[in-house]
This record gives sequence, structure tokens and C-alpha cells, in this order.
Amino acid sequence: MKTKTLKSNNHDIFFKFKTNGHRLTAPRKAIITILSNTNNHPSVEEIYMEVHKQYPSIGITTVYRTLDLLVNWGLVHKFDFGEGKSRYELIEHPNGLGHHHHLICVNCKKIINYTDFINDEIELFQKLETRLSNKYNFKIKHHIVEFYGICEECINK
Amino acid sequence: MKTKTLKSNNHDIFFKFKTNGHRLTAPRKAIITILSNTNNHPSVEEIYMEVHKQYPSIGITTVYRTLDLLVNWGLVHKFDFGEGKSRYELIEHPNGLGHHHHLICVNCKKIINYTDFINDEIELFQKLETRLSNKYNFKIKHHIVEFYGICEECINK
DNA sequence: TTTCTTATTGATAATGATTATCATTTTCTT
DNA sequence: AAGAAAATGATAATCATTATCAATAAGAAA
Ligand SMILES: [Mn+2]
Ligand SMILES: [Mn+2]
Ligand SMILES: [Zn+2]
Ligand SMILES: [Zn+2]
Repeated sequence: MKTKTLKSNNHDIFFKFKTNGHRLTAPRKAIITILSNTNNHPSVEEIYMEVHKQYPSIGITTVYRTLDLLVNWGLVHKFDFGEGKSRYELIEHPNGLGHHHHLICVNCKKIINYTDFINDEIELFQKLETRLSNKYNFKIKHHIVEFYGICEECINK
Repeated sequence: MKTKTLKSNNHDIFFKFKTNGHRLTAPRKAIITILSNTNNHPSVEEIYMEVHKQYPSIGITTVYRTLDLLVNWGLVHKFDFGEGKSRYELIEHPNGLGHHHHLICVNCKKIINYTDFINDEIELFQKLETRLSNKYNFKIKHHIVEFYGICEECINK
């Protein structure tokens, strides 16, 4: 039984705020909670709207600032899928969804997460990261893999 | 002897303009030439500056428009490395540099192209694309692989 | 070559996402 | 309770990208 795979939860992130010498405030909690409760890749605007429900006084500036912090600490991925705005995603997702890759429809912009890696895939990426790290003296933090193309609906249409 | 691997050149792209029913104009030629003569990933502003030398009357709007065309025809990749602006790269590069992946320094934004894939890597990506295409009924056009981290100079500093 | 039709261009204004400012409010520590 | 520092939110400022539109140039037809 691998207890390692126990789901992490918000408390880890909350804790990180404290240990980093930053304050764990209501708006920050709210933003993290939103991120924890979605399987999408919400934009700043979307996160703002959502937080606003629970915490109407929040300003969108704070959303930007909090996300920046989380990205710099390596807790959140910042994506650009070519829409002219960024999208965000928790890296250690409390509700399952761990590291994954993306299929992106260039037509309708739909995004498919896939986590069902083939064995070779995980293995290769580990090998790759070691090789590249050594060869280029580059300390790799994370990677992004995106397949661009046309989704099912857009083909049949 | 594989004559297939002969380097493609600008004429292929020039030709494509015609067959697509678009006009091959001076500004368009100039933009394509710039893209052919760099190993970087120039931004719109950079391309504009460069073209401007040869063709001082060009407007930056035309650079945007031409790049859009090339991206839509699958001749140019549009990248976002997290700088708040897009960068572009010819897919079939006349001067060698073919398909490659990226190492991106999150600190100084330097970008390393690597083309020295290991055999497994190429093989895996082919397998992956077939599998994903079938599973998700998704017509894959191209993929992007980016490793984010800290480069040599930024570590020793 | 001249004429005609239409795609293309470039100046300019408009948009929209992200950042910078700064006075005010919270938080945490004495 | 008081003070120092961090965080917030309203607002203005930036900056990349788009939309408009009249002027121009390219290619087809004559
Ligand atoms: Mn995802
Ligand atoms: Mn490249
Ligand atoms: Zn689609
Ligand atoms: Zn660097």
C-alpha cells in the first residue's frame, strides 16, 4: 500500500504561505480554494468572478498578485493556450488529477487533460530530464507537453 | 541517399502563397526571409525592426497579419514563453534546424533549442500521437515540449 | 499596355490583459 | 492597545494585439 499517494490538500499550500513569511489572508484562501475545486484551467477573470461570490470586496489585482506568488513558488502552472490570456492550474491537485499533458483544439480552443500516460512516457521523461540537465547544465523544474490539433466535434462539423 | 532530406527553401513558402490564392507581395517576402535567416524566435517587434531596414515603409500591422497567415497554414509556430508577447519560428527551416524542443530559463528567459533527440524520444512521440489520436478522436497537427527551469548562468550567480 | 477588380497595406484608433501606484486597511508582533 | 510591515483595492498607466478604413498595389481581363 503506497500511502505516498494520499491526496495532498489545501493545508499544504496554506502552510507554505506561512513558512515563506507571507500572510495567509482571506482572499488568498479563497483563491486557493477555487483552484482546488476545479478541473479546468480558469483564467484570472474566471477566478475573480468565482471568488467574488464568496468575497465580494476582492479586487482583481489581488487575484493577479496571489497567482503570481503561487506560480513563483512552483505550486501553480501558468498556461498560455493562445487565447491572449493566461490560464492557471494547481500542480498538486487535492482532488486527484495529478501531473498531466494536454490536447488543445486550435479551432474551438477546447482543452483535454490526459493523465493516462503509457509506461514508456513517464520513464522517458525522467530519462530525458536527467540527460538534458547534465548536457545543458540546466536545472529542470517542470515540463509542458501540448498536442495541438482538431478535436472530435470540430472535425465532424 | 535520401533526396527527401534536401533542404526546403523559401520558394516552397512563396509557392504556397500563390496556390492559396493569396498574393506574394514585397512585405510578405521580406518577412519570410527574416524568418529564414534566424535561429532565434523573434517577436513581432523584432521582425518588424528587421524588415524595416530593407523595407522602411512597412507597417507593424502587416507583420501581424502575415504571421497569422503563416501560422494558420501550419508553416510557422507561434510560441508563448511567458513574456507577455508571442515569438515565431519557421517550422520547416531552410537552414537546417528542424523540429526541436525547448529548455526555457524562468529567470533570464533564455531559450535553448535541442534537436539531438534520443531515439526513444522520436519513437515515443510517434506512438503517443497515434494512441492519443485514436483514443480522443483528435487530429494532431503538431506538438510542443518545453522544459522550464534555471539555466547555467543563472545558477552560478 | 491599359483598365478593372479586389486583395493588401499602413496610419490610426480601439481593445483588453496585465502592471504600476498609492492611500487605506489588516495582520502580526510587541 | 500601539506600531511596523504586509496586503489590499481603486485607479491610472502600459503594452501587445485587433479593428477600421481610405489609399495603394497585384493580378486578371481586355
Ligand atoms: Mn490541465
Ligand atoms: Mn525553437
Ligand atoms: Zn475543437
Ligand atoms: Zn537563465
